[in-house]
Amino acid sequence: MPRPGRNTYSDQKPPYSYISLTAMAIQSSPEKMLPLSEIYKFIMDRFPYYRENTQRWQNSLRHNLSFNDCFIKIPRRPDQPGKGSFWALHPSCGDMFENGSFLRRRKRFKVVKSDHLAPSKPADAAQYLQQQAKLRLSALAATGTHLPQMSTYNLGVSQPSSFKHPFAIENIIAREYKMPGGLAFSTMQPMPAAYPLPNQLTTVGSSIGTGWPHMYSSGMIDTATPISMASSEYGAYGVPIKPLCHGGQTLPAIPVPIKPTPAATATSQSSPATPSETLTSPAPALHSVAVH
DNA sequence: TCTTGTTTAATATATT
DNA sequence: AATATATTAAACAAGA
Repeated sequence: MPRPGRNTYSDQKPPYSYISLTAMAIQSSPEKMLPLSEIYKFIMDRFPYYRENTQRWQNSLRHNLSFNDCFIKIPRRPDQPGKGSFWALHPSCGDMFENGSFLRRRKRFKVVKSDHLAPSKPADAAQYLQQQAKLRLSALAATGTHLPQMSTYNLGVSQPSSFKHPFAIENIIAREYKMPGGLAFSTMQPMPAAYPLPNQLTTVGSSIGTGWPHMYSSGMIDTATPISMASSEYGAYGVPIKPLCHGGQTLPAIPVPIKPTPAATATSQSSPATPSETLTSPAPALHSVAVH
């Protein structure tokens, strides 16, 4: 109670590690990649706690970006002026928080670095993402300023309908309300279909009315995503998120359950019946592994 | 010079 | 308690 005045609830430290915060930021962007400054912005916009001590946590964040293999750096294109590179999630990092805790991953994601011969470096992934982004951008440009049929384009090109990267912000949010436990993605499996193809139309702005004490909702969000627009009312699986979040300002009493379910100890279910299948994309076999 | 990245080392905290 | 992961600090390089 050092500060009894305003900012009562929301300036508590969010129960998320820098890794998860960063992943959220990245996932929330249309292109699934962000420059450092935008990651900062995302976090500060939504979590008042991080509007202070910026020196400290931003250093930590940077450390995390370069230290953890789950983040990959994507060089800027000449047509994308600005500072620094983009940061994205490694395509095969899978669901790093399937244990239900966003404070700690069950395992560290590491890319095996055998500078052998065909090291299929993250550069592949980077290139791929970059390419996707470009595609998307030009497609956007082509449609004029308010992308009407974008969804069609999306469906055609990318996802088999409703696949969402485990890190999609809606998924994170969704789990807050109900731990599905299903969604059996093993980091070990090469999940070629897991390429985080940008599917922004259903992703952007979904973090609006989340009833999190530490998370800022406020009417306007996505100052960072110029491309956001209509149809942003729908979260994962095409379900409208509004109802899920009780209109908006209603906050749950609890500060957020972060305890991993004891039962959810992934008994290595081999149910590949996940919604990721028929994606025949040029998945450059990326050798990665969850290091113990 | 400030921002962006890398890296090493020491602590701190969660999980088992 | 031991171990794995996360946080923090700090030195340093490269670029804009």
